[in-house]
Amino acid sequence: MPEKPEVITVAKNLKEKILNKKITDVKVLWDNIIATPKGEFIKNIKNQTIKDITTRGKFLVFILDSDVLLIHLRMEGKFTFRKIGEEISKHEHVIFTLDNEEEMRFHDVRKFGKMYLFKKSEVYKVKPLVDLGYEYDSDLLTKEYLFDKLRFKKLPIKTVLLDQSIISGIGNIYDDEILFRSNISPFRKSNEVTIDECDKIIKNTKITLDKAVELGGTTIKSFTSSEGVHGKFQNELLVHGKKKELCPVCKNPIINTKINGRGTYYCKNCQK
DNA sequence: ATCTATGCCTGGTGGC
DNA sequence: TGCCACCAGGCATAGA
Repeated sequence: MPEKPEVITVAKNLKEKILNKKITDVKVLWDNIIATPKGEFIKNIKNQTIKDITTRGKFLVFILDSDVLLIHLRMEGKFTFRKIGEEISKHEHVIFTLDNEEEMRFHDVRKFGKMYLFKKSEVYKVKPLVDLGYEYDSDLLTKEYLFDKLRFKKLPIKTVLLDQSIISGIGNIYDDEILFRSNISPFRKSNEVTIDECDKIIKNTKITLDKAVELGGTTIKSFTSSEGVHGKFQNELLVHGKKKELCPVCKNPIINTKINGRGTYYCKNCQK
């Protein structure tokens, strides 16, 4: 499941491949992926050039001539590149024809991905971007900010760190890693997290995500940034996915449990 | 305002 | 071996 480091990696790879290419056509093979009215999406995107590719939260942000294309990969979204007319696989749902005789195809087994098209002037003023909290590396993300957001919430800290309106970009994997590195139990009620612990969470978020970005993200099951490209952060994971393994610090067994429906890994001894 | 339940999806898994 | 019910999981939405 692509989180911020994977989305950044995808954006970098796409930028090398398709910057300044023009989208000459688009075919939508699965309507639910397009969150903007389909006819409007297709009509408006045609003949716009890709001027830049960046990210906001877990969204890929394609800056076009007059519009901005947002793509959320959700669980398994990825891009494949094929020559025009090559056979379309059953998991390729949106086909962007580029002016270099190539097609950029959105491949998504679960069909959970979402795309939006907005005018540049409004994209940051409306949903979904308007609801996003600070980026993990923003100077505005302070311990006071986080503490204030947690104060009245009774949900477990694990759940609240997944709330994109507080810090944007953390998903289920890095959530577990951040809490392990911060020695905080994922079950801890958010309103019982201290300001010093907020400081730890923010610092460990920056350390963990920066390192993951440097290593090109985490490649497990569903994430490859583009064909043949693999991240290396999976080698740095300390607890997530470590079923039946021992804590790298204290050697007690890592617990695999479920918190508000999310698979969760932690060390009962190290995290309080 | 906060929180829970549901729907969206399909490949993989586990039970028999 | 084959069938099938069940599950993961980010996020929007509706309802409590």
